Amino acid sequence: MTSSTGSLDASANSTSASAFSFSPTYSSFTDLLAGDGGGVRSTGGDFGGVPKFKSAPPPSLPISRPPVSPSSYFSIPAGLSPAELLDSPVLLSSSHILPSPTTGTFPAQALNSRFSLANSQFGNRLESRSSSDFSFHTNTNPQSYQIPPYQNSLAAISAGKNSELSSMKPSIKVEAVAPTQANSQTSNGSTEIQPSLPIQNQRRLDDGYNWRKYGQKQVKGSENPRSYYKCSYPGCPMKKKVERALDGQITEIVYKGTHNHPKPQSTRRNSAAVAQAVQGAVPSEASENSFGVRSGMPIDSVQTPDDSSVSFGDDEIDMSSQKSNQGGDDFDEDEPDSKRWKGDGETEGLSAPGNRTVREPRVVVQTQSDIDILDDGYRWRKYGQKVVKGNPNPRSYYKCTTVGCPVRKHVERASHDMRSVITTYEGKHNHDIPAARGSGAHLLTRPQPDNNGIGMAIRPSAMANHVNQIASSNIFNGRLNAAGSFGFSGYQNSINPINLQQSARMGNFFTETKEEPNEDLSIDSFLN
DNA sequence: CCCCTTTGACCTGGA
DNA sequence: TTCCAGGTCAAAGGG
Repeated sequence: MTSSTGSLDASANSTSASAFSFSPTYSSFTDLLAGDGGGVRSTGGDFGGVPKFKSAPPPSLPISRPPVSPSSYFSIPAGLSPAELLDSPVLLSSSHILPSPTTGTFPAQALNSRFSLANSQFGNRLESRSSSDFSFHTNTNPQSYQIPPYQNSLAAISAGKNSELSSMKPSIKVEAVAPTQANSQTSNGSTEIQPSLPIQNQRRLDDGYNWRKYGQKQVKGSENPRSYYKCSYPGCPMKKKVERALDGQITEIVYKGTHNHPKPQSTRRNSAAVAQAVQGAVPSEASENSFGVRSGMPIDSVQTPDDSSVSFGDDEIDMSSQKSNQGGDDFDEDEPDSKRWKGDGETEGLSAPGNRTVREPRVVVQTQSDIDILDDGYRWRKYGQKVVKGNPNPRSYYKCTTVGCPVRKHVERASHDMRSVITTYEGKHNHDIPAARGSGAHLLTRPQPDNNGIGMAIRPSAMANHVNQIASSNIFNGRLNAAGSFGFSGYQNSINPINLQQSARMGNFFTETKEEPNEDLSIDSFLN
């Protein structure tokens, strides 16, 4: 898949890759964004445009609000597709970056113990561990930065039929090209990514997999045509939908299903192959993470789910159909009823046709270690529980206890990895985090609303409907949505743009997978 | 010849 | 039951 969840084939290589490096020129994301390059542009990859994925900028980054201009986007260099970038462990770990509400720190493990943000810019509270080897290295090549091999618990998640997480690319390498447009400083001094170049070549969504287009439709509520692709591998049920703006920008990619085969060798003229050739990267085959991405911004590509899908299957998403479920718990009538991709029973959040579903879950599966996302600072009331198909573990359902707040979330353990927890958020908190309950995270200074999420960490719950904006702050941002609507609070420590990217386009839902939460809120507390 | 895209028609499911 | 939008099929055509 080329796209969205695309893989980092290009750069990627192997799991052995070890370092995520930015060019010397870019000592930080900020620098990167503000640097000469003004952004990473794809010069020739299939995804010249910006991924729909949006991610939050590192907390300390001055980057402030996402460019409102639809034309604003960041492109990925030739040979490297956004999808690939998204495949990168770094990207996948986005959610991982969320500081533990209970500890207020970022467990290094969240990054799969591979990251260590050497650069202080990212690291407000990120605690690097001995195992962490993720770092932003100055690279002799000013135009490239690599993301080291990364593997995390997603594999466990993806293992399940429904888990649909795809593999992660061990490493990615991104080459930045000179920006066509200079970044600008916002009134608050933050860097704003200016529009660079439109995607040059999006004909193929190269994520390492081969796709066959089998249809295209003009969907109602959107002027962008939607293309339907199937994985060309014999017997592979994986599909994806891609919406492109008139200018060629990919505005949305939705994956359905799971690859039942390893990523094919780069046999074609795809960006990944090119990148590999150029960079000497070795194609990685097995991916262990994948996530579906939906973002409001155009993307060149998104991480492709390797052996996993971006979205959850019906079993995982469709709550309405199982009101009489094994769990026997009752659900509200307005319980999230995700739209599904009709067909083979796999589900995923779909774009609202505009005049339809208001609550369309946009799910992203992420793997996360150590980060406690369950105790996110908000207070929740359990209102239901049930066992969904494909996962013997019960899914709890919670509502934010704040009066009038529509946010809900459900939590469940990954079917094949009890240490992994999938949390899905729906809606946006319309209030601030309740008084601290004693956890460090709750005591974090919250960014002012007008910070637009810049420099602040993202709260999963707050991400709903705002994920896009957040994501847009990230270096991989494509077009940015209107700034300012971030509902995030706290989590200033969140630094991983990747998280945001993963959550991009999640709309009302933000799902993340993480490993067993620590401390005060154990997963059990949610599931029981 | 193979592979992929295009595109109109048909199918399916929800309202 | 009907309407409609989304999804899929499959023939045609191009590279």
